[in-house]
Amino acid sequence: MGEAGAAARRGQVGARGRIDKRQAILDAALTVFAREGYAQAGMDVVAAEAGVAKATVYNHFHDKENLLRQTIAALSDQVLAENLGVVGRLADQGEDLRDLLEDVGLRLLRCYCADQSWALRRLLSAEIVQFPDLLDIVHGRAADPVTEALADRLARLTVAGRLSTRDPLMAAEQFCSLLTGPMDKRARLGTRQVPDDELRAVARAAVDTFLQAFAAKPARNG
Amino acid sequence: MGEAGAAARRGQVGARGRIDKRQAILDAALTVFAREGYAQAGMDVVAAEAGVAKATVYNHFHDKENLLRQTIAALSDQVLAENLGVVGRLADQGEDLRDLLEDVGLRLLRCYCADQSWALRRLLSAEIVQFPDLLDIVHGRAADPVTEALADRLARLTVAGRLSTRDPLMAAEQFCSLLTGPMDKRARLGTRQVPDDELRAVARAAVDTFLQAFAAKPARNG
DNA sequence: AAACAGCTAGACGCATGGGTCTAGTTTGAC
DNA sequence: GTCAAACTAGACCCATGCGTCTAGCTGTTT
Repeated sequence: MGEAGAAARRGQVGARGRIDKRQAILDAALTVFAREGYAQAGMDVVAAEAGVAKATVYNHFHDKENLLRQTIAALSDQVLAENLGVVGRLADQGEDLRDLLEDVGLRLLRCYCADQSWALRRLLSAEIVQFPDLLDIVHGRAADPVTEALADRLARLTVAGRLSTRDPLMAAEQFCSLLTGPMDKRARLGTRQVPDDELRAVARAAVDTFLQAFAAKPARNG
Repeated sequence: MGEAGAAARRGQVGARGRIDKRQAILDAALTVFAREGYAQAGMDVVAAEAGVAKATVYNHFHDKENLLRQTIAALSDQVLAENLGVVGRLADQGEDLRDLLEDVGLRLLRCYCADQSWALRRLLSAEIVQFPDLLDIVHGRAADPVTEALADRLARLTVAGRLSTRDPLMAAEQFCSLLTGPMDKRARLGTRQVPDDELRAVARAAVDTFLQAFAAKPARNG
């Protein structure tokens, strides 16, 4: 056998590893879709990348469109788990609020800038017109729950007197926007690897602005 | 002749209108690329949409890839002109600053939510990996000049004592982020038409947060 | 041992679509 | 009127790629 796919090389041995053909195919599909785009990607290439015969791909996923959906769904679940883990850190009540927010912001940015995250967003943008339901998959499984969870934490911090948000959901959206918006140009839509200190600078600036707007204030006449 | 393309119908008469075959093709290409995606779009379809023979398309644009580049470049120029016009309104020094910013924000959002803008961003995301130079075309011609122009206006407003920005470029990026970030979900990547009062609400919230962070302050100890 | 389910390699049919070419028509310039 | 350039309709070549199928291999179960 001349060559095995990169996913197979990274993952289980492939020949001996009995089970995870399915997962190997999902990983390979993401890699190939991200590299060549969904339309340009060939099922042959996906199979080769997974170290698997083409028929096996069609056994697990009826057709190409279904493979796309499953790939995006699996990736959304993974992204959701990572983001929820980060947002959960806001439950720590002891730390200094600014430091805490900067830490959470930095971690969120690292998730946002992960190759997989960029691949997911690019795939979604590219195929949203052809397959509008992809957006429901991604937002329902990943984006919306994260924003809601963040809004929950901001509301708790407001009740605790450490923040001042009238509309926690809007505040959560703006916090995310301040983080991710400035990243889009710097990351060149995911084609440039942003160094960590640049991430830190963006997170710091975002938290600065956010706290100026939403830090707890004793009173205010408006 | 059974049917003429939608672009020809919208634009010049097509048969009698001598010149703008080229522009008709560019318009048609954008329409078709936006509707079906670059890879799925057929040159036959573009030609038909433009009300033009396929050979004519190849006369004006050597091949499909070149057509994509020209389409994106032309669209970027158009988007740039619209955005610069909006940002230019910040030169009015008389008006109330909050009203002025909200007005500019609203107009920027209208540009951001135009079908063409969404089509441009989706095309860019989809093909950025295949054609990395597309990003230079768009950012160089549209995105970067707009941010710079906005930063210029914010700097002038700071010098005039109406704002307090230490880093006008970062402030400009954050202003745009506060506007566009919350729109992405609401517009469902351009597949949903956002009503005008929703745009107004987002602009209002963005300006609220922005002014809390960057309104002119007499002094500050930190 | 025997039946079975999943996998492999590779050939194959068939549709799609980029790009070319031909032959005939229209348009504008001189 | 005449000529060149651009345009049209449509056939055409050829590469790509989805999805199927066959034939044979491997590991598991009973």
